[in-house]
Amino acid sequence: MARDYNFREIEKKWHQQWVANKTYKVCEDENRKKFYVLNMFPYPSGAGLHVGHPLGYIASDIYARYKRLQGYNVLNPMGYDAYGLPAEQHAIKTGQHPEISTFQNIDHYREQLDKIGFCFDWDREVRTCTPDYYKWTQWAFQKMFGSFFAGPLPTSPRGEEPQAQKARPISQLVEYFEQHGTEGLEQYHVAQSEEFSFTAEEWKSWDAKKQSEVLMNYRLAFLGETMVNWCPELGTVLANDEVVNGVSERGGYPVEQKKMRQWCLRVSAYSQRLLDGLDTIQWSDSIKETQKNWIGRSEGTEVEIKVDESDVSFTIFTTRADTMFGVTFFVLAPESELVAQVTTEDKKAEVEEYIKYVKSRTERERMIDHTVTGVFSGSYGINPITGEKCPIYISEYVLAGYGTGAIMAVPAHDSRDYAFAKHFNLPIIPLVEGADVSEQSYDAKEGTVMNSPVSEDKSVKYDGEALCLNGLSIKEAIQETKRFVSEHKLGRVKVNYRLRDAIFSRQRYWGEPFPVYYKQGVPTMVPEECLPVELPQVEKFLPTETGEPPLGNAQIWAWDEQNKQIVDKALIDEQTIFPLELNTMPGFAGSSAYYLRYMDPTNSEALIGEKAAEYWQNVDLYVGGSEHATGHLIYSRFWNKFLFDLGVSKKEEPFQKLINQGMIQGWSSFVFRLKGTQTYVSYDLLETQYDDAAKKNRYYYQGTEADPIYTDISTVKGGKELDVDLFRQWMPEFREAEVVLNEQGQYLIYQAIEKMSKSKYNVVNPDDICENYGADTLRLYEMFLGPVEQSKPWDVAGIDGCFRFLKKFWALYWNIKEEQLLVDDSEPTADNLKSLHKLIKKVSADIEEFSYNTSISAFMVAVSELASQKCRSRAILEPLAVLIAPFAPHIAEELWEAMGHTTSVCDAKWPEFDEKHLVESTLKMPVQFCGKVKFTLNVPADASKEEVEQMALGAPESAKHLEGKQVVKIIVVPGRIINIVVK
RNA sequence: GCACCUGUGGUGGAAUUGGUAGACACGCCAGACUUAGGAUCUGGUGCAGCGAUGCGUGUAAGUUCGAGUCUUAUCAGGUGUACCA
Repeated sequence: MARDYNFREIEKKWHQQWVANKTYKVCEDENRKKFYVLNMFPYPSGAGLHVGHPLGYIASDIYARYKRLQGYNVLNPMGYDAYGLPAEQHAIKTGQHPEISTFQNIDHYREQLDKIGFCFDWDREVRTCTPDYYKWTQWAFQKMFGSFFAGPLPTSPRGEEPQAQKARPISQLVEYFEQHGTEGLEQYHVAQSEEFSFTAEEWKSWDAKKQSEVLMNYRLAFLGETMVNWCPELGTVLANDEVVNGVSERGGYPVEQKKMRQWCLRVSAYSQRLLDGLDTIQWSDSIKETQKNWIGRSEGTEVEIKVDESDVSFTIFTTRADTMFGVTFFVLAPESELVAQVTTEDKKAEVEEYIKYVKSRTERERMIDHTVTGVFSGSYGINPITGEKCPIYISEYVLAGYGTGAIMAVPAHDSRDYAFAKHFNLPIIPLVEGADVSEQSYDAKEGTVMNSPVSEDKSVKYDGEALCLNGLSIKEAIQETKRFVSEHKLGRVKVNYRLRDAIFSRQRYWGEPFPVYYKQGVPTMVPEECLPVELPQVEKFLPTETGEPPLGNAQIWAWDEQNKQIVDKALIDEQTIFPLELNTMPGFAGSSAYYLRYMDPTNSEALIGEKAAEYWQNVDLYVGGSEHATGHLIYSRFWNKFLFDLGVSKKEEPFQKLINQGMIQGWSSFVFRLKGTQTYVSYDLLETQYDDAAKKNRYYYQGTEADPIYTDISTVKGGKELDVDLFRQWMPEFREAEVVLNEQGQYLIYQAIEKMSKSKYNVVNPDDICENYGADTLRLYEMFLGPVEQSKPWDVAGIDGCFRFLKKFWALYWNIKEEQLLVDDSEPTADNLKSLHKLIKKVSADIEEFSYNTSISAFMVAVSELASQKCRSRAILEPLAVLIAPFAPHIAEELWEAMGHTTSVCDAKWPEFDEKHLVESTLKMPVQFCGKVKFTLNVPADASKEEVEQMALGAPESAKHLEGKQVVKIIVVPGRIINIVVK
């Protein structure tokens, strides 16, 4: 066999060996410490894997292999997030069942992944769309349905800490209701949609349906009438994180607000724990910050406001309790139920008109257009602090979803209130000394309070005490007001969170069905032992003609309560056979606990067995994109905390350390077509104008506008020029394309760096690289490109460097011409050992810090050093092969075997670093006087710091620098530098 | 608007965390071997200058014997989020 670096043969051979020997199979092993490495599992899209996907996989694969070499028992699984919209839309278009296209895509992904040489234990693969997997998604949902969130109730088991806010079986709450109704419930901080008040007698008098409705108010998975993001184009609701800039994340369709009855998860109950947990995990600051913002904790005060000449009162929420004396009006959100109650007869028409106007505006319009709108309700609210009557307005700038949907307006110190007051000519009372509010409000929380009250009679006395804040700082004033308000029962201190409950229903086919049926209208869980409720077959994947979700098309979709099975819905009798839920679960349902399932993927008795859960605990290293910061990474943490409360998950946080790999962007290429023609003009011939209104460039050729059109990256040659023939062949619509070339006879394209996406035709897949250079080169190159966490455009320039390095690496072991292994048993020289140990030190440290690009540089240096030393010693070359194994596993295995080993290099031992090999007998140290290098001194390696100082001062070269000067101090940086500071 | 991150050669990026800025790679230049090279090998390559030398980490100040690194201001780019009271 020719002893060239034949990566094709080597990689094929080792792929087969790994499969045959089950090299990457992992089992629990009490004798070894565990390490759990996880990648965010991919959605198997039709476009296949692109070069961006493997970036994170390679990074974690290197880490996993490194940990294994260090003796850890490493779990490194992979699976597929298989439910998703693209498969469903493909099904709608073609009529093909989404499972077919999904499984085809999965096969394609697997093929591509296998080429890159990952150490995944494929026996643990999960797919979210298989019944044995989604059984546990449904199970978790049922557990959430059966739980509420609170501190320990009198009906809870004893021995818990009073501050333990956690999920509890709903039976505890039912028992409480039976004994006390809602009396005294508030002290246990029960998470709820709205505050209810009833007695034990009332509770007991209600029928099952009424009780069920009441319990919905507390369940962690509940049916709620909520404002949802409805996307008419997709025919489904979307979660907040699936809506970007007022349009759907997928497809970019408009989204409107609509009130619907939907399954929801009470994520908000966990707000504080989600916030606190951030301090216990090693995630990047930016992701933590993003999550903090998303949770949006704000401490404030709720104050009860009575409406004048009416029994109605409402509650406002403010973080600026110190500004109570500056209130000049109140504002309600247009969606608020209070609007109808406070509107007076004479204003009714106007208010209705305004509400109609607000409803006509989309979320998007409201976001872009901040012009002041609003209407007076006709009523006045009484400020409990000043006793003054202030008009109540209705305006869209107050959001129904945050706080109480009602605010007190302090125009002097809030810019939105200020704009409103100016527009409606309402008074503005400044409350901070020196604040000028003639032009704009003073929003800062700094300064000394005044005008609070203006005069003594402007402050209402409660139990003989009137509030006075004058002279206090704003912070003190907030505290003082909080005290006053709560002591005199005018309101209470309240913490608000921006985090919303997650809407959990989707009007789609391709998702987990809910294990729920409606027994005389009461949502009822399918018994646990009957799970999973499998996704039914349907003829059509679109909503039904009556507007039901796609599952409305399923014929065999009713629950027979007696026989515990799914039956034809024609049999529904509302006595024993009931309709099943037609919605399905959203994408994040299946991805929220998949990391737990990997621990014990075939367990049919439980989500995870106790033993596996105890052994693997949680994910030590999680690698994935930062785009999931407010989606998956919040839902997963919520889901895991819930399972932790149940005792299923053993750690409160699912992902101990998180690395966000950067995005690999693609070079999108554009050609320019003149409007209404088939003529395409070279980019350099165009005139560019910036269109302010549309916020984009417009292009003109001899007065005619030209539209930029994506062209496939494969039609571009040399990075800038269009291959016109390829372009014409690429798509039928371009076959007749006429081109206008520049003077050099070229057609230049315009390039932009964008996210890699099939629709942008800028996708580069890793297959070609694997084919031309091999997987090891691809792995090295993707890591060499730069820091893992940084986004960067894909660029193949430079890949040759990595390929050359592997060839050199190979040539270190093999004499290519004579087909002879060069490794022998000779003693390593000091230089050999130094090169090796320098490398061990560098690579070990770099892997821990995910600084793979610099470790590859270190390899390049070490290999060229060893090559010039003509090193052949087994004592050097064996550990060297182990060192490269995490990065380039195929070549490492091949060399390892060639050196006579019969076991995989994966089971070798990571070489140990020994400092002594780095120390030279004499060190060359530059001597500086106040910074500048003056000369170099040879110093014995074992000299003490004092000896070095003496030598430096005593050297003949020092004399002229020291003449007439005083030595201030001497800085010796061991092995590097001597710095003598003189005056 | 607010928050966070990033600014270093022609390019991707290093810099032992305050100690010789530009490792390593790409690219480029020169040379060697070649019929040839988009193969391989050797040497060079921050900028200005023939040179000694000078200047250099977005910009401007500051701390320090010493700053790419710390502080403040400012500019530019990116990401997230937004009538959140």
